[in-house]
Amino acid sequence: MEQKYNPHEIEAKWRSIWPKERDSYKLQPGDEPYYVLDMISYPSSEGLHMGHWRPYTIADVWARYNTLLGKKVLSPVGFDAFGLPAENAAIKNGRHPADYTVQSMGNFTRQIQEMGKMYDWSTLINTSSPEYYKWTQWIFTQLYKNGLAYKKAAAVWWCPSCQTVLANEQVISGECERCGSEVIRKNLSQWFFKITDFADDLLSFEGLNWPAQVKTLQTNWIGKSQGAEIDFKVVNSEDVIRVFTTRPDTLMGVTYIVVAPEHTLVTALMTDETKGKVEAYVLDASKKSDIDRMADDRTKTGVFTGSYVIHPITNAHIPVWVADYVVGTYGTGAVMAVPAHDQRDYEFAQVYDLPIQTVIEPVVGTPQEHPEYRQSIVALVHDPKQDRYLTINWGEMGGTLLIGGGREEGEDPVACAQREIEEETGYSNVAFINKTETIHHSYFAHSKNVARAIDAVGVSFELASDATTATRLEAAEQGKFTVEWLTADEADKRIIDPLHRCVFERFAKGNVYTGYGVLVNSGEFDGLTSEVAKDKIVAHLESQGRGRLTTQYRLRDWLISRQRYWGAPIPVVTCEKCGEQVVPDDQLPVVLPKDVEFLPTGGSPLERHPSFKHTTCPTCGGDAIRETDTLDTFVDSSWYFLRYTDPKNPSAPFSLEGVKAWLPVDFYVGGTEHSILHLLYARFVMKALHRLGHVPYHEPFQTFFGNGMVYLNGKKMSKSKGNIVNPDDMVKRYGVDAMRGYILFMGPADQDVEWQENGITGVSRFLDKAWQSFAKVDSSNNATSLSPAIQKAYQDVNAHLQRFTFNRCISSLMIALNEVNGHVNKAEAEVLIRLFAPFFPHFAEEVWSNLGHTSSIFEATWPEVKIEASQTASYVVQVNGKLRATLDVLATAEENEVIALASELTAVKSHLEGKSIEKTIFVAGRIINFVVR
RNA sequence: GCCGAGGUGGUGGAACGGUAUACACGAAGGACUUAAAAUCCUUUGCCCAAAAGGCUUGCGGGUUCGAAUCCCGCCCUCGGUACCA
Repeated sequence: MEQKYNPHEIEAKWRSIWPKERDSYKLQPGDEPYYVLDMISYPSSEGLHMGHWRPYTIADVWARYNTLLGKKVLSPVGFDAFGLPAENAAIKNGRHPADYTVQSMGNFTRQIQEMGKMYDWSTLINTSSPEYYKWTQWIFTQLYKNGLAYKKAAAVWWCPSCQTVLANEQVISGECERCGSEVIRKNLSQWFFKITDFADDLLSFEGLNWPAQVKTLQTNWIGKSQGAEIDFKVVNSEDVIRVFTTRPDTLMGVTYIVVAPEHTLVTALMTDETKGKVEAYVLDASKKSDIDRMADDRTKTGVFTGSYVIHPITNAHIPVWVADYVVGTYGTGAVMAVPAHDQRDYEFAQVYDLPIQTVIEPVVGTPQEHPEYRQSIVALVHDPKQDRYLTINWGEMGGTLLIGGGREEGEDPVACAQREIEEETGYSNVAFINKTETIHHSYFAHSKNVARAIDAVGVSFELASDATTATRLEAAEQGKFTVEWLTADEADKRIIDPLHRCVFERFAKGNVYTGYGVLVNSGEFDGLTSEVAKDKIVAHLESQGRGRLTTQYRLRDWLISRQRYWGAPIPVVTCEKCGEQVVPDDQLPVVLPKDVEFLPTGGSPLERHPSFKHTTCPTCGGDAIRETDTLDTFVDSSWYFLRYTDPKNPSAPFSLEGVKAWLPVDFYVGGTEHSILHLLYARFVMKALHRLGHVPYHEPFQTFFGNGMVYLNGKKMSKSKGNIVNPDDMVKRYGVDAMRGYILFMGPADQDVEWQENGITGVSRFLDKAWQSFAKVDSSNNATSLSPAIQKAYQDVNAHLQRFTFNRCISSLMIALNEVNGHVNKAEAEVLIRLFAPFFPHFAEEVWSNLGHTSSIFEATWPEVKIEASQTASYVVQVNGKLRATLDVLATAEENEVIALASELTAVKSHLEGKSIEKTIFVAGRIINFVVR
């Protein structure tokens, strides 16, 4: 059967044999369900590109691997055919979106099937079909009925090219996520989903195996910040200006108040004298685009309103200014300005010559110079290895610290840390601030004090699953470090507090001091540390009803309405008598009519379709008007993974049993560019459905694998840049398996890679050589022993699969093939080819068949190989850490024997002569290091 | 500015604190061939004629018997974010 490897023939053959539809979402008793998913894509006529191939290949490898492990794998497929991208492409091609997407889906289907993906086409869904969007609309009505969908007038982003509003998440650096046009602000009445209701829930990634980077991105996007609201009563008026601040400890340093130009009180605040100037300023600000406001030149501008407010503690009169450095949409749209301790306020004060009042003084110096502030140091950590003492300053870290793991069951971690620290240090006034439930990775990273302390002692943090934590805990358990608490006197003698060094640096750079410290010029609060002062000042205000603790988020509600045609109609009807109401379930779907003048003109196209717009009221039967906006396509894709578990169900969006069995998705693959779009929306919808009792879980994706992008000439591949590599051409030349192999071999799957055309020849040659080796297998040879090379390949491929280092899987297979040098016995071939199978499915299937098997290799099981211990051990021999020789000995050799042999090696001996051996490092089976002098 | 990821040969990239440069591409030389392609063999981090030896993971320090890896201080590249109080 010696013949040349002909990938095209083999691949076409197996694709015609493999079943396309398998109903794999239907579970049988005893099945172990495993859900592998890649992100639903919108079908474009341009076809598949590298952006599809990479995640698709990764997901397919994982699906096939898990199939071989004996799991029942669901690997579904569908198209997100609704939405702007599809509609824009249709318009460009002069077609109706419905026809255009049907054609594109046909092309896509053919191309995907040519990839040899293990998709189950019986799951096929199309978000633009009434059978699907009926349930997208149903989800809207469910959220509406529970107060999670609402319409309101707001300043929203508008894309002048796409002629529609956009969600905040869809504006990338001031440009439309789809077309790249500069967006502008408009005041419009729009529909929103109340994602802010879930802000805190979305901050927790507990139990999820997600890349830290994506978690950080989402955490920053949500932007939680804790502080206080403080009310400033306007002089000679009943009006109150409410400000938000994270620094209530600086209240005594407030020298003016700033409101945003959009603030509702601006008109009331201006006086006859200032009216002209203020109105001109506000008008000017409204004309300024956000792009201008984002420009580099940030010279602060503003104008005095003519009004004053009363300071809630001193009763002093404080001037109120309008300035556009305060944004109207965050917090309360007003700030208390503390120019002494805030960079922006300082700059503004400089421009308009406003008073600057210092109220915080940093603690400069060492603790022994300032014993009175010792309360702000919460932990002293001793690292015996380096004999150094570290402090942890709670104010810097904002999180939960578990000291030594002595937490009793159910005990609050903060309380525990406080108790332990107080017990251990004898410090009585330990100050805690920012008591958040968990430490997020970002907090952890920018607190150098804490990071240092953890490294030194392995203090356990309550972090979401994070590899570095495990390593550190391990170190602590192995007793590499101990925690030693000093008395204050002992510590004072030896400690240098890193925080204080940091303070010096800030001053050296000439910045405004924005850190924590001790209050001065603050009357009754003088001498308190920032941490303590915050609590006391807020408590004081609260007792008078002038302030309270509060939390702000950067996250805004999700704007879901679009003034475009190609989307699910928002299922709302407004009747003069009965008011606004959602369409009842039995009248869903609200069908999107086809005969619509859909070219974007700024208004909703459905508005111009009288028989759609004018309808009857579901309640009273009278005349009523339909909502003519359509839903953002991200709504369609925020629940599709649920539909796959029961894709044809006509009476429900999904079945509870299906969701219970399959969700959360075990392995989800896609580009990290969706970190704060799709991935955040999908989590929100899942949490909302969970709150309403429709699903038993609140997270959709257990493991998310974010694949990197493929670049060409240093830039993301895109048609407009003209730097596209067409996968089809590669497949035509080298075959699908070579293409898959190369996609994986290029580099780590989670990192961006630069496309190198030549690289694929290496994989192609490898397959060719492998083919020759398998073809030579002597099937009459009954030997069962497996060569060390095959054993190693088995070990390595397994290890690399666990770590998702697919590039190393391929190189391990290459190494094995080089090692066996064209000769494998039948037993070895049967193991090796199954290791090939997830990566090179067609190739493996053909070889498997040639080896005499009548059923598919994917009905076989992943091999189990017993690893035999090696007979010999190979030592590296060093002198003073420099490599001098290698030494092969029997694995059973004793330590002193090996050392004796090593010291006699000529290459070693010459470096030992005339010197005395101070120490000999011996690591069994690995290394010998002679330390000489 | 802030947050995150990264910096290793000519290139893509390997390396639980333990032989740095695996695997592959490319290049050079050779074999086969009338010739080319394909294939096979050899060489391929730098210095030195070779050997011996020395140097080398962005830069500078440190810890360690031993550092690409850990710590401290910098520089550069790429992503995210942006007057968020």
